[in-house]
Amino acid sequence: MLSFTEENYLKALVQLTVFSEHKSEIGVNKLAESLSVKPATVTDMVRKLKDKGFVNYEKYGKVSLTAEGKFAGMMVIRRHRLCETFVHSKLDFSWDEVHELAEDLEHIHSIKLINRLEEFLGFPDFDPHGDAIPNREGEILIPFRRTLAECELNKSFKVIAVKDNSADFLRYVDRIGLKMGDEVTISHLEPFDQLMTIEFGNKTAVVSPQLTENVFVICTACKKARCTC
Amino acid sequence: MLSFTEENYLKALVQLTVFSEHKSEIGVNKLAESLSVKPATVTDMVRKLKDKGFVNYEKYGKVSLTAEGKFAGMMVIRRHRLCETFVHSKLDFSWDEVHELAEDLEHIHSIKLINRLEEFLGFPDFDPHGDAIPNREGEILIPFRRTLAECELNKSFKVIAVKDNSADFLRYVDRIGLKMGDEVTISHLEPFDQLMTIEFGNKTAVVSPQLTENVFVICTACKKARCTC
DNA sequence: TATAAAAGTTAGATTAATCTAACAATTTTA
DNA sequence: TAAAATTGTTAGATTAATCTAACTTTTATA
Repeated sequence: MLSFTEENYLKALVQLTVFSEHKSEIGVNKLAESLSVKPATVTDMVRKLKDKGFVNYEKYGKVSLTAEGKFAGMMVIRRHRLCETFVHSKLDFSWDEVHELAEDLEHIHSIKLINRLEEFLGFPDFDPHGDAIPNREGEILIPFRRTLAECELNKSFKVIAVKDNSADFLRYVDRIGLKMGDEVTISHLEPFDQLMTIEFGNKTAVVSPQLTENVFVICTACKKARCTC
Repeated sequence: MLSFTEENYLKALVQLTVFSEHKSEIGVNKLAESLSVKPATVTDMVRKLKDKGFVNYEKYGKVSLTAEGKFAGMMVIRRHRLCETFVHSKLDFSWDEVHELAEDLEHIHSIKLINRLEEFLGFPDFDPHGDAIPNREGEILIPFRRTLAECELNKSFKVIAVKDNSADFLRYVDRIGLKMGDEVTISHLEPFDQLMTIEFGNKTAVVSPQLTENVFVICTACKKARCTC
């Protein structure tokens, strides 16, 4: 069974090499920085992970995940995101609290427990931050999140999460009255300054790209982040 | 913050010195056996726990918990039993599966998460094994479990759990048709052989003390394991 | 009460994960 | 392309939790 530490290394590697465009491998120093440990520590650990078959690595070379390593890392992320969803939707924790709680919970080792939790939550596609939850096979079938900024005019979308969790941003969202779960439609996009007029509930607001780029939505018709509806 | 290991020692100490009649202290060898480690290991650890103020201990002496140690140990048991209750009542795991799952989950460190979980579960008094769940202050207000064998005649009790989890016993319980949550009344106790006639639902069964000693109940009127109703 | 048995301790070793400081390889750039 | 900067490795140390083997203290018993 993987140790806490090994799991954290594999999770970081997925984030740095799978979830990051144009990078399928990473240097020891970058990995060290991302894990808040010293490069010397990573050199040792990466060797151990290589012996166990989770990474590809040669002295002075870059680190990349094997299929097995990618699967194991994806499982950690799956557990993390399902746990975030649980504490958010069932225990009423806010977005900014769930990440830290899930750091503890993501190391639950029973696959059966995680699968039952997924079922209990109704097979959610996204965590409270709008990130897709890997399935039991370690795949992300809906890999891309869509922001309101990327949406077509006059179609209905459902707000599922926000990207920016700063107090400033959240207060702004509150002030215009937009809430998670709202159905929102873009009624106008001003070519001159890119300001959008959005409609939700019985409200209307004029908002900047800075706002719409920070609001995640799914298509109301098919409930997918990406679709051709 | 306490380590995994330290928490396991404190939990074992509560079980051996608080939950066990007539023993408020325990020897190093017994503690070692209960934790499946060698006595030498316990000597070192107990010294560390003494330095941190969790146990009373002198060389060649017995080990006992301080107030702080008892509280910390009770919190581990609280988390364990709340997690058992969660996986049983929300994720449909059976009695015999929940203990092992909770061994993992009991090390959740967020007090807030555990308190919210307790609320989400409706402030349960007992875990699926019929053991009382310590409250936020680390106290067990309903310290004793009551078995059906200890109940008065002609009063109504609710079946909450069973003690014996063997397949044989569970099949027997199934065969007479008794279910968790059933309201049960003892209508007769035969002085000659202690056989009891019990009524539940619209059924009647004659059962032995071996059965009734393995069925936990709470009073229907006050929902307590012990009461003077 | 002297001795054997049980209980407990000490010393030294091991493993996992980390560090620092010194050194080595690779890459960038002047 | 040679020097400088960056990146990565090695060696040796540390901490937590564990072990074994030898030793000591306490307790039980003959």
